[in-house]
Amino acid sequence: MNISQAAKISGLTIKTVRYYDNIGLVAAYQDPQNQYRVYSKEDIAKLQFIGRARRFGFSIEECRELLSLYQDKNRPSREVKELTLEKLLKIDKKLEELQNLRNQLHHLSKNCSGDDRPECPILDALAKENEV
Amino acid sequence: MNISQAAKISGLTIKTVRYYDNIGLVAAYQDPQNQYRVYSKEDIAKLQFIGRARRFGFSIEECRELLSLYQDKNRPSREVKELTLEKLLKIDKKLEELQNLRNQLHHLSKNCSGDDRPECPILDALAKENEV
DNA sequence: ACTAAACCCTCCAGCAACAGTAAGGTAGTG
DNA sequence: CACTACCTTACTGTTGCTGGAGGGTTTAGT
Repeated sequence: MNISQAAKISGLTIKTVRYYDNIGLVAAYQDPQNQYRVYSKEDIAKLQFIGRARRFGFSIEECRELLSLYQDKNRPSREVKELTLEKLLKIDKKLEELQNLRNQLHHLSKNCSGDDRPECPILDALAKENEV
Repeated sequence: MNISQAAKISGLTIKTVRYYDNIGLVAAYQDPQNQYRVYSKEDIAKLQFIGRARRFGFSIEECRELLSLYQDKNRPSREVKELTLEKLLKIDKKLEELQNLRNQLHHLSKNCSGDDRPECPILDALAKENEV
């Protein structure tokens, strides 16, 4: 599979995929004849996984860690589990915070629905939140 | 309120707060005597709001848009509502995707719990997902 | 009144994670 | 055999900060 197909399926750009190869995050096999990168199914899976993680603020290095969980067979199982749980906790925190943001915006869209442009009270509400 | 207090309460770094002032996102009043920035309660509220939005991949320009929703009194209410709903949709998509990522990792942590380091099937699972 | 710590400022350099563009090689099609 | 659609490296540009130098200000202690 060439790079454009890999990019399309994984939902990343060609540039990004090439970048991930350069930094050794998802290293592609390179055809010695024409220097073209070749991607396997497993590579695509990794790219997709990374795409998801990246979209939620996990750094490249964290992605590298996450991937290594499933590749390094010599790693003790306990360590793997710990790291995974740690990331899970992080995700749960993100979920909660995102829900908060959603509620805030939702509340706003309800209160600011008229045509007369009433005062939107979000900043006041936030200011009050600070005092709590 | 000086910049270090503003940073602490809003959960941002001093550098970041200063940066937001520089680009005119949250412009602080500046004491003409000593050039110190002074932050009001409303400024803090904005900083907090931006902090949340930024943590979920909204760009600075989007944050600027969101803030302007509540400040530009001349903006027609319909336009405000549209923009808000658009952002809400984006957040909902993020929520769903984040939940997916969570499930994937959770599933993994369950299946990889022993001491014997069984094969963790996440990459296989992802590869299968591709075929769907 | 003096000094040291703990603030604040501006300005400039650098980093992460890409995106854009130039300059050029390659593969399949009429 | 030209044309189009790929691919390559290499270098520069962008966003959203972060760190550090160099220097002024405020506060707390002696």
